[in-house]
Amino acid sequence: MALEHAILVSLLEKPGSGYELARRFERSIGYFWTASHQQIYRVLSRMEADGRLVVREVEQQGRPDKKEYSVAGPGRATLAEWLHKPIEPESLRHDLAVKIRGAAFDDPAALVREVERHRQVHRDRLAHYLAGEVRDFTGPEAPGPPDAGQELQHVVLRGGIAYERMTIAWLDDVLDTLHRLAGPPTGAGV
Amino acid sequence: MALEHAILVSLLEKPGSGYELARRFERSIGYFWTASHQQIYRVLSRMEADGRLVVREVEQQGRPDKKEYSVAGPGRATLAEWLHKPIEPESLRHDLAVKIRGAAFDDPAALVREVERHRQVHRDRLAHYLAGEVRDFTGPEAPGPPDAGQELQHVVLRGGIAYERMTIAWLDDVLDTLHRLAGPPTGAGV
DNA sequence: TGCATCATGTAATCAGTTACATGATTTT
DNA sequence: AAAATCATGTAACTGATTACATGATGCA
Repeated sequence: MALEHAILVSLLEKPGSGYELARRFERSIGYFWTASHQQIYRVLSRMEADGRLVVREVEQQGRPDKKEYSVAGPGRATLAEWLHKPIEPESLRHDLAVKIRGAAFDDPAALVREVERHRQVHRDRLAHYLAGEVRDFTGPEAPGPPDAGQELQHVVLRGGIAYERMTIAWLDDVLDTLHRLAGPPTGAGV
Repeated sequence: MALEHAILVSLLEKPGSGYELARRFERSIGYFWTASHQQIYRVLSRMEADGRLVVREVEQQGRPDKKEYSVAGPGRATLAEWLHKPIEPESLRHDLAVKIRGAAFDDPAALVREVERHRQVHRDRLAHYLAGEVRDFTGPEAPGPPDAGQELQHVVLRGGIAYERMTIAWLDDVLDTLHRLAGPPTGAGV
């Protein structure tokens, strides 16, 4: 279960509550791993019961108290073990590609809107990642001499940027193809 | 549940047995959706009980009989409904990225082997996709005038190719980063 | 007064993986 | 004789999603 490992990495980078983790899974670490708050709370309880996390009640002013989790020894051991064990290269689960192939049995032109919507989402994500890159790594405000953690976070972010760029270019290709299919309804005969 | 939809698309492209579907999910449609045979048999039974698929017993020589499934009216309706409904742009689940960030709390150099292994898998997949592209779409042996189905299958395959190329380039970037972190242990001072 | 944000959870369901199980035919 | 391929399934478990549920604070 990689959610456990993602939580361990995130809590090692910075301790936090379930709520804060859910926020991080919407940005930062969420670029390459997603989880809902329900899932996060369940896993946090289990790992705390296990002794892999420790919890500290933090009182706050003007806000409800929170439970701040951090990684305990056995948690670090879980992570180290996983890091040293090979994992399967992931296979894609790409709904939109299924839809595109399915469009052959429906109206391909009807997919144009949907593909455009997806392209816009990826454009937005790209802009968001690029802004984050400048803020955290390449801009003048970025924290000075990068350590290993910084370098590794940066290379993962570059992966997200490359992924979004590739996806946008591919969706352009898909749109061209859909337009070609809808465009010239008459044959190419002389 | 997109597995249902992927099965419908695949059976519309060509009727087949659970076993044959499992084979297809290892190639072709499996480039962007994976499923185990256990899962496939379960979903096929359900959809047949539902009336969304029809099954035909086919006797074979020299091989066990098989059940050939094809899409019935209600199955087509399920697919059409899904095609017209917007879906969420998918978010990544990228274990290797979690590992890379986790390496900050372990030995980054220990990840080099793992990343190289993943890169090799992606190189192999790319070669496989490119061979398929020539065989089915761009080569002299490719079926002549492409119809809509062909064009759509091709654009999806181009997406797979773009994904693999992007991933290989990114893994090169990751390896550079890991080497830089391990390579010069002494500071950059004058 | 109502809405957004912060904060935490339970219950039910659905999807996916792993392990187990069988048996025929074909190739080495 | 053994291994690979063809062919189909069940059972148990784990992971993920969806729906439901509560309650405080701060702002407009």
